[in-house]
Amino acid sequence: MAYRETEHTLAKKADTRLRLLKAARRLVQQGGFAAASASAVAKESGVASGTIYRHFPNKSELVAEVFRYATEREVAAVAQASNKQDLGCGKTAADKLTAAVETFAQRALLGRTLAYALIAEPVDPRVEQERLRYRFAYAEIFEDVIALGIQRGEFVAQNCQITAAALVGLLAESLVGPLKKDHEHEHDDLVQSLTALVLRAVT
Amino acid sequence: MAYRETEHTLAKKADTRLRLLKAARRLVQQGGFAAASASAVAKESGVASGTIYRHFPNKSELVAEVFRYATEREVAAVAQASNKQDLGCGKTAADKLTAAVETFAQRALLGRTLAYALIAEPVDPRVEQERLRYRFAYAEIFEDVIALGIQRGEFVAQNCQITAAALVGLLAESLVGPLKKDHEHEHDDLVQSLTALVLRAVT
DNA sequence: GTCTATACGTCGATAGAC
DNA sequence: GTCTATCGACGTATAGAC
Repeated sequence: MAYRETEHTLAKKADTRLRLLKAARRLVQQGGFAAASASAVAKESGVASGTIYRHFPNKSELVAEVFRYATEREVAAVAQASNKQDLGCGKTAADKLTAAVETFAQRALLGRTLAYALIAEPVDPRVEQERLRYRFAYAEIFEDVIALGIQRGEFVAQNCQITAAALVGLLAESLVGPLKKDHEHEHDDLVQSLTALVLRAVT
Repeated sequence: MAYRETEHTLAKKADTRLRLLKAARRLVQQGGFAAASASAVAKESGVASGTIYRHFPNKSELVAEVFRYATEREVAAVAQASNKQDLGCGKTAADKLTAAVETFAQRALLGRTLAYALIAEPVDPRVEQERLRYRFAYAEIFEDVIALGIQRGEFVAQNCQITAAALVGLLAESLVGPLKKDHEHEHDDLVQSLTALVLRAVT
């Protein structure tokens, strides 16, 4: 009988792939992309190193996928923070923007190694490409909030796209230093500084 | 007779090295780092491809050096813009900051390909490392101006280091989009938006 | 899946500086 | 005579085309 892929084999394959991604993300959380060598990922996920290449064409693609897998979580958290304020129905755009900034910064500061890896660690160009993509994803979130703020008269008239991109860069770059060497006691000050800075910028 | 390096041979060697750097920068100006292949650099500088590796241990180091060579010019231009206002002696910190922002943005928009390459093009991790270094160099320039502004009472009290890093990220990220696809007629608007945004952020 | 193009880096030979 | 700089073809790896 000829070999056919069945639901079962496909599910198993997808499962292994997910195991690899999760294992890789764990490694990145602990030691950045530098720690996510192919052999380390294999070891961490309990498969043979050769198995990796039955799920990913090469290491760049594996890492790029890990990057997406990890970043999508962050983007979602920020998006939710800027939206859920809708439930109360009476929240201002400034509140939403503040929530988004706080979420981004606090999550980064709580998972510094991962955040540094996603934001600034020098990585393969293929992965850097994903970074550019996701910066745009963040910008789209901010753009909506800024547009709302202008419409409500909270923020000054401005080009939302420019400001949105600017805020993404502002947040990312201002966290690079603190993520490298932590001064935990200054986290709150930092987050406060950033929210204040962002609000001044748009207001 | 034993062989010794002389001034003459050393100068000649340095000269060839500089030829390689200039040729490479020219290529980057025209087509980004993607266009600066080893063979292209060799051709452009009129040497054989093997010669490159007598001046640089590998391609990453060559490109990293080209990055520094090109970026130092930009940093110097921004530093000068933020300082030369001193001559008039009556310039405000806001003027200096505006000059720095305008210089950065205008130079980028006038040499888009090079600017994109230096700011955002996905590159070898070794080169990305240099990018991080030079972002800090820009931040140091801004930090001085911000400190001055606070001292003069022009800007609100704030953590200069945080704001400085933030402004670097703000500028870089907000230019990425425009540098990719040019709308030349909107250059002035963009520069205006950025100066206004930056001034609001610090004031 | 094969074939082509192009990339990086090496090597032995040659020319020239000391 | 001794050492170095240069050349450019070559080995090997990789990406894209078909």
